[in-house]
Amino acid sequence: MFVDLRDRYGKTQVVFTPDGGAELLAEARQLRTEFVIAVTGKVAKRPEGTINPKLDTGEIELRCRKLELLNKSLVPPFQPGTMELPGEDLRLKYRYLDLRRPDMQRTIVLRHRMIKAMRDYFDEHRFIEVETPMLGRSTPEGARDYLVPSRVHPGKFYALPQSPQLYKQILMIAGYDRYVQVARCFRDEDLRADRQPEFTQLDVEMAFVDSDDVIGIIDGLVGKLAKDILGLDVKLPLARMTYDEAMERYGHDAPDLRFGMELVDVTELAKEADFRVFKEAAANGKRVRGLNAKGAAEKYSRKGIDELTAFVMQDHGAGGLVWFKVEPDGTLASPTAKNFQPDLLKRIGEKLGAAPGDFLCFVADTFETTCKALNGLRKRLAKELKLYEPNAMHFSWVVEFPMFAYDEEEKCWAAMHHPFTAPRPQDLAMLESDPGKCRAQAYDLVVNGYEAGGGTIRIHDQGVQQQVFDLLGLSRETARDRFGFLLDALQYGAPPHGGIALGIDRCVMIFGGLDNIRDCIAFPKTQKAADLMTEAPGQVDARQLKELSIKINT
RNA sequence: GGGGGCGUAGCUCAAUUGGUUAGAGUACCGGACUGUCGAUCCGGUGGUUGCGGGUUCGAGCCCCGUCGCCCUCGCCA
Repeated sequence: MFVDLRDRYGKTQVVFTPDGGAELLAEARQLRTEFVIAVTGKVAKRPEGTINPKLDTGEIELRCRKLELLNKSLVPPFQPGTMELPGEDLRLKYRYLDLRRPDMQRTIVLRHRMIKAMRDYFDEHRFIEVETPMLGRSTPEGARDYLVPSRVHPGKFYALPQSPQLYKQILMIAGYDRYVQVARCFRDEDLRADRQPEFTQLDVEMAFVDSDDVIGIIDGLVGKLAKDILGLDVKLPLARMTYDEAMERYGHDAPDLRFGMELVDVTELAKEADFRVFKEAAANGKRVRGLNAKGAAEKYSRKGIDELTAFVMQDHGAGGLVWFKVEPDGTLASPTAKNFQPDLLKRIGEKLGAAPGDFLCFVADTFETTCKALNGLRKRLAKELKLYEPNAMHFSWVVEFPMFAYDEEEKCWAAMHHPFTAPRPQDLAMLESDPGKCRAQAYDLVVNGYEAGGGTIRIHDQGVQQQVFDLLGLSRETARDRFGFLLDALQYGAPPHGGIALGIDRCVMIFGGLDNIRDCIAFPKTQKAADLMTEAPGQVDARQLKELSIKINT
């Protein structure tokens, strides 16, 4: 009789033979799946012809002399070794069973190794890890806070940190010139496949540095992680691209550079078009942009193109999708083609490098909408057309983000990053004259189309800080009320400083080749921020609420 | 808050236009076999078709509501 004995390190076959005694064999027959046992015996080479080359331990077996049942198990709702992965809700409810699966074990170990490598790297570079509070003060900017009621201050609340941003700046002012923390952060916003309400950042801050210093340190980290974890040699320094260039060439501030298929602007040509959609867009200050899916013409039927059209319209707000298939003779063909002068079509095709068999897509709309729609289209087409290797990795930087984005609803400027972000020195003058053109000392690390991290150089000058607050419509009183402690601290000898935060969960997800952040977190939450195992959030006693001076309205 | 997908045995799934007693694989239980390792063979247990209404002679299937999970837009400085 045979038993597969599994632990964290693998599986070994245990053999019970009749010559071990009838009693032992009878005991072994009582064993069931997931029982916990201790076995004493001799490890031996398997007899001729019973070696299983498919298993790491396929050449040996443990001949049992003594069996101890340490604990029984209920019949599990799914087997950790199952081929058919159960539904995710079931996996989350029985997370302890799910975590026994080799895939999950690999990811959890990968996560450990990555965090260990990060800590080692920063330790080697003289960074020190400092813990910052979880119970802090709510700052209404940015994401929604998770609030914690105070018992001793009725009606007042702590907020869980969205990030340790302010604390790490204070640490710079306090003279700890190289800080790092593996920090838990909380944001009460709607979730996505790559977002959790509570997540982990590698938080970094340095004093006496500029953008290049911070980027340089992270370059080194990326090189180490790629080498140690994936065995990859990444060429350093990592390539950099400005925000404007990223938006122009890819329509997104975190472009996936594992493949090309760049966006091409044809607004100038569109001005000449008889086709009204193009002509009017170009005339009204909008943009006409497109992309060329090389050789994809035959892969998209009329129905497939209808789906793409619905995709850019419904999901990304485009007015429509104009497309052409390039015929063997090089002409652009589609139902809309008849609205164009043939000569113009030819020039449009040339601009996109069209060759027979190519599939061209265009969107005419505002710059923002063409970005959204074509970025969405680019990613979707790349996936469907398999334009990149599944295990390809691409790291790069996007730099020089705008300082501000105009909020149309609120009719005011909003900080693109956070209100402590320093403008580029050469843009200082534009803070007053043309805030929209002002560029920040900001940098995002982009990996395979994900924003893996982002950071900035901070404002350490009281006057500049005030200018930014003014621009954001933050009154002196409000600013004082919210970040008075930081403003005070900045006046006690604050060094120039800046830093970055990397999303550890996302990094593990990308390095692990996963498409979902929950799979690299031991105990993740669902899209509605619930924990299916503990059933959090849950109700609390009336007594607890009373102590907190809280009444529930429902 | 909006759009989409899914929900049927413990698990993974099937069930023709709405039509007989809702099936299969697997798991589980019992037996046979005993060098097996995704064992095999024989037999068996197992269903509030997520929940609540409605339409119909008749609903797993259609309609309304609701709950849950996933993807996505908004949102996430």
